[in-house]
Amino acid sequence: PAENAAIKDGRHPAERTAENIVSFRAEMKRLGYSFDWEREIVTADPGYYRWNQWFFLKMLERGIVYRRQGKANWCTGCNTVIANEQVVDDNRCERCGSPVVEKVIPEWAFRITAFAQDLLDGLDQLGQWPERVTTMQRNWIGKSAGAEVDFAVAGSAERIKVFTTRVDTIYGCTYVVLAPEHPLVEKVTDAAHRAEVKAFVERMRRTDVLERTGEEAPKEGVFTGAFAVNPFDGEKVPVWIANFVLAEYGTGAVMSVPAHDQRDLEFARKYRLPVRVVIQPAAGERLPPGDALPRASTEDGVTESSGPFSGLPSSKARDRMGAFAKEQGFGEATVRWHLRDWGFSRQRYWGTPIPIIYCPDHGPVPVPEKDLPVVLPPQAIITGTGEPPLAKVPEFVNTTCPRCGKPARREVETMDTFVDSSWYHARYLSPKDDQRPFEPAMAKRWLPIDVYVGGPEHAVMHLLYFRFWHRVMHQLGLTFEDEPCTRLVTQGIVNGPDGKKMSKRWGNVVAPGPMVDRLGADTVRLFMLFAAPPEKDIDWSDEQVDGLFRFLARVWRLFHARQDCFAAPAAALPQAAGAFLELRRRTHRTVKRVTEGMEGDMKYNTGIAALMELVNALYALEPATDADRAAVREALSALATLLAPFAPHAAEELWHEVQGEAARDRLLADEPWPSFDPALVAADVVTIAVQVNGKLRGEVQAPVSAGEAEVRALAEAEDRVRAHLAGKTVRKVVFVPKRLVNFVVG
RNA sequence: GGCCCUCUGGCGGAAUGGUAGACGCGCUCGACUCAAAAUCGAGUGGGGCAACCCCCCGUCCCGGUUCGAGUCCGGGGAGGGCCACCA
Repeated sequence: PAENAAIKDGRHPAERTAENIVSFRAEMKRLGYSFDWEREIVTADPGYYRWNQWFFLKMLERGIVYRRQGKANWCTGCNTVIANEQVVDDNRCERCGSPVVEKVIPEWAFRITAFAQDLLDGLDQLGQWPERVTTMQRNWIGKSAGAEVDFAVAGSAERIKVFTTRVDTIYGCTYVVLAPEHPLVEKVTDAAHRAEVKAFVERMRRTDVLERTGEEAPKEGVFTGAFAVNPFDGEKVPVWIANFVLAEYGTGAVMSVPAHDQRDLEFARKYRLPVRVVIQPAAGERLPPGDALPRASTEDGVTESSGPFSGLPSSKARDRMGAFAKEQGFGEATVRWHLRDWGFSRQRYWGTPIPIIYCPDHGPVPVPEKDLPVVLPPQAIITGTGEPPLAKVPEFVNTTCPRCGKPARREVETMDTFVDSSWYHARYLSPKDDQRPFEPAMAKRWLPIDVYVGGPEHAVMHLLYFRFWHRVMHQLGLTFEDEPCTRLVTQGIVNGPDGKKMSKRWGNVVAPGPMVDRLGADTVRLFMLFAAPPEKDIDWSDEQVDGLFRFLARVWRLFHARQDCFAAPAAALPQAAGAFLELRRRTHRTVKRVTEGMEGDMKYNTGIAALMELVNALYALEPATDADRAAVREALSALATLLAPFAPHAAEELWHEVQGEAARDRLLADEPWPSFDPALVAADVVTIAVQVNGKLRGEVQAPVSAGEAEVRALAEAEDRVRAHLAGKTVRKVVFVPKRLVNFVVG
């Protein structure tokens, strides 16, 4: 984004980034966020990104970083790689409107797939992550167990290797389909079909992948003239090419079983290919014959017409057939992953330079560790077209080979920003360390992260990279566990006044600044926390905000109206009676509610509601005796402290009011969070409801005096009910402490 | 198409399986004021009733478990998210 903005308004990204940092920092400080600013880090700073480079070198040594041929969106007008988001309708460039094509370019990649099983297994430990996030990760990693089977091409030495998760249906295979890009396409096509196949492949090559494989795209294909031999029964089936088969998944070749796969069925109907049922439901009605099948039956069931494997449950058939294929040497059970390696080089300026030097004699040579950081040169010309910006900075590009000293060129591509965010959590441990990324001793003490709060949009990409990187750091001996964080909280999305997600992209961001000017930081904080629980999406609206301002004003007036209570003797506290004993109970319950809301589920909204209730209760009371005033003082004092996390500025002042001189410093230093007395928190009455034959017939209450076990009062009340019911048969009693006891009387 | 989430007053939202709608917004009425703002007080799910006593109905719909369901289970609907011709 910084680079795109730079292209748009001609300013250097460094300048804008620095400005943004200043304004964000100021805004956060104004809102009173209690960050440890000593540990602030800037990922655009060489002091930080040199460690990106260091990690790159370490991973290169271990084979985790490698060079590969990758695919990218290439704008034919700008002559550069552009992002998916910049490709607009009709496959054109957002900026210049020229057609965008797919181009194969060399790129650097992290071998994250080597960690696939590990990343999958690790999810089981993450009991305190939202389940939907772990599910998304699981799906993204996408392990699918299946089998590879070789189909010989009739009259040729070639073999088509197909991947299937349903080898149990192989006797229902009536044709084989190759992806248009499959290397065997040319070899197997016979002379009679050559022209047609070539035209089809050409057309597919020109069509955008999304369009070709999109939901509405009709299934289409051509026959190659070739036949493949099903190794299980020796049947010859035609070989087709079709748009819906993806070269990058599996083996790029599919055995089609139209009776048991919907795509295959649609294709078979269109091209009049046979449909053969080989799996019958384990229970219920038998399937009609293939020609009459209304839709593909994709459930597991029992095999039939499957040679020696007939009559087996699907799962058993898969096991036996996989084993048989292996034994006979024409296949085996395999595992496929949806997860791809992470291509991380970008043809961009504003990123971490990749520490590689290209030598005419030695090829790509890593920059020696002692020469780090490779500093991003400030004098770049960023146009968003043509070569990567760094290629146009000769002072940067021209260097010498670290191995032979001959003239050589630096890598001009930079790293994905996801690299920066993959390990920043660890950098906070020792943000100024210039000997290593961070101190392992600190990692031992602080990691893993206790609570990580972030947006749900990070559920797959960032959080997967983050988990991957943490494992790498573990391998490097820098950290001591695989998982970077124990508990994850995904906060809700804030929608702007127009209903769209609030973001810079839509220009609908409501800056807190003006609201803070008008109503103060405390009101704004309370407003945001009171709106909804943190994980819930909210539609921004100013309507509630006045209520929170009013609440603070109400608290303020309350403290001034009750100044006479500030000096009340604490010794009088236990004598509180009547309404003021009630007040004490309410105070202690409030402490409990707010405390538990803070510690547990981050239920700040109900915590604030509890404080409002306490304030409302205080307004209704007029203290007359010392005991009364002591109870009020206790409430005010708790109120001031409990308010601190929500409205720190107000809390500071209020605490000073109640506790006198120097209290402010104490609050800021180590004034303990108020504790509550369980006896006062307990119910003051217990209620027993008497229900006779399903009808509520009345209820009995028993008072609980302070300190008395609730259960005892409950038991007394129960006795009274039993006495009342004497002579009747009690059929069933459900005893529920705390709430109600219902009797069913027959 | 797959996976997942959500559904409670006019609105944001409360409710360890136990009096649904806490708290706040909005609205109505009243007090204060020449008047307004601010503030304070009362009311505010729907229906019945002379009655703010009381009665009935109410947490998207249908069914189940339970003495008791907004909450648990099964099925359906609507809205949203992520992935998507993954073989």
